[in-house]
Amino acid sequence: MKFSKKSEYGLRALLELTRAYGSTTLQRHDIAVRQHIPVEFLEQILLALKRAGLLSSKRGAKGGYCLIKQPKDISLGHVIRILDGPLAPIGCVSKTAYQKCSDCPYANRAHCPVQQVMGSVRDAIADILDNYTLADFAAGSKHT
Amino acid sequence: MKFSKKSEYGLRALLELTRAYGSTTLQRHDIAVRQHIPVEFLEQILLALKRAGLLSSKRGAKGGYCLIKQPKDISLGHVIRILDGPLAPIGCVSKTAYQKCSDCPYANRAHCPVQQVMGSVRDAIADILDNYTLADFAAGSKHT
DNA sequence: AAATTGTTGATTAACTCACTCATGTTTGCG
DNA sequence: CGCAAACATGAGTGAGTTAATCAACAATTT
Repeated sequence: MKFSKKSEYGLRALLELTRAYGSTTLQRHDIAVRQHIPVEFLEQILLALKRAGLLSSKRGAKGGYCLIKQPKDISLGHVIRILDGPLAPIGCVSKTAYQKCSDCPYANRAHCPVQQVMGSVRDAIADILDNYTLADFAAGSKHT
Repeated sequence: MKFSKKSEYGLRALLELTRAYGSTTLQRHDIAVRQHIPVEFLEQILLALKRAGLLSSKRGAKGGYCLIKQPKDISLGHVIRILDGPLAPIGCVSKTAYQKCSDCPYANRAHCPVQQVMGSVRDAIADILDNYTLADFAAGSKHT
């Protein structure tokens, strides 16, 4: 029941980019040094976030990465789903990537006790992460 | 961010044992058939639960496993920690198995934004799973 | 042109997951 | 007793994932 390093690094990288938002672009090298992330691994992460439409990048000597959406419009849940896949603790309760469990002995899914608990765990996690934005994150707390 | 099959199978096995609680013992074979779990793998799980003090077993022709605590005194959180390790999504916010994160750039842990969010995620998960007992589980819902 | 950066894809070593196998030990029953 | 049924334990295995690493290339600035 863990998030991957990928997610963790991704969030920390976005933290730096949120701080720089509106003023400068950041190069992968700088982000890597400030957050102690291996540069080459960081690159994969930044590219994934770019493909997902969160970042833009500029090549060349004065290049770098920057956010293309406002920090208050990006939730941590969204970021983690990009880098780590669905939040749900088991496939059969995921709302964004449902997968039926092959070996469940319950014909009616709604009656499966495992699903009932895991569903509420999923909701609790999603409630927090989908309502926590990069702006909250950089501020160090959630203010509603 | 998933629970392992081990936890899932473990919970399903305990569901059967909860139903049988007070009346009979169950053999691994029966549990395996009813819940569609590979027998040999199930055995590892049952032994882990036995070592943790949740089950007792009896050998021989009329043997089997049974719960040695009341279903209402066993929480799902406890079971999952036995089979899957800590609930916390990253090591540095675990209360039962804290592990300092080596590469965190924040000297003061309390100021790390990652820790703040992950801490609240951990609490939300633990809140649900530590207050949900096998009795609730077998009943199919939580009644406070 | 040279240096600095981003882009892409392939490859990797280590590890975990979900089993499976082999082998043993204990127990109950005829 | 003898033997089958059941529990006990440890080692092994194939597939997949994680966390990087490497190599080669393309674009941009000085």
